[in-house]
Amino acid sequence: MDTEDEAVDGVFRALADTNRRALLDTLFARNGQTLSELCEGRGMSRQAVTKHLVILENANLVASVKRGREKLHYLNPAPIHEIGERWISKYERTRLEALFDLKKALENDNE
Amino acid sequence: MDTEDEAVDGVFRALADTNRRALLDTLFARNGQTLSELCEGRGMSRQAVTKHLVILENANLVASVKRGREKLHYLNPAPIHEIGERWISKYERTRLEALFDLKKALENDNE
DNA sequence: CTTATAGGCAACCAAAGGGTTGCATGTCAA
DNA sequence: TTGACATGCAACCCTTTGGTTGCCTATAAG
Repeated sequence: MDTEDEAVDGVFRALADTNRRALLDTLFARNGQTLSELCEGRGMSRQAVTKHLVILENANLVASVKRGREKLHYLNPAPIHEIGERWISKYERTRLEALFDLKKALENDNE
Repeated sequence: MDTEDEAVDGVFRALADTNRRALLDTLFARNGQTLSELCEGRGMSRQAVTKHLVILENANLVASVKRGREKLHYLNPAPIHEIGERWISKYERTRLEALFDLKKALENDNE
């Protein structure tokens, strides 16, 4: 499906940045953190972190709820699971055959 | 390890582009294709495809060998496997708990 | 009520990304 | 050897991205 592909694309793009993966790691370590908490120790402005979180939210990797004046962020592991199921596992199936092709090609190169 | 993290970063970045994932798919369908073959049907110049392949090669997702005047490209599924093993599976472990947190947070939001 | 705290919004900027075109090189085939 | 084919290299261009700063709004606390 087309929308599904776009979703996959969004997830891959979101995961392409080290800082964003670090943010996911932080939420993985402790879920439900506020924006201020998520800013701690990262060498960048609050607005930069906000932008990253927006991208993560658009990719559905993070959901947020407001509690009073603060915003709590929750990890959503579902898209990561999807990527593993629908994308990575595909390459897993023929993994050894591909490695065999590769090895053979590199050997012939040495002739 | 630091170099390992950089490798992971390179793989994620390489996978972030739809065209590059499509190239991997094409090699998945038939391994060992030439540059010209890999250009077919993609709506872009040969040089554009070359650039994408360079990125994939730098990320170790593709290896190439020269045969005469042509260059054969082989899929290397190892980095994809690594991502699955070392990164995705981590989030897999606490997946249901995270989803539970998420659900609870969203419920409280409706109060 | 006043002030400090948590966060939102918009403008701006430099660098990276994805693409193009033009030309050069190396190899196969006639 | 000459021409066609497969690829390499470099300059250039526009858009996206990741970051900044400044200011505005809303809630909590004194």
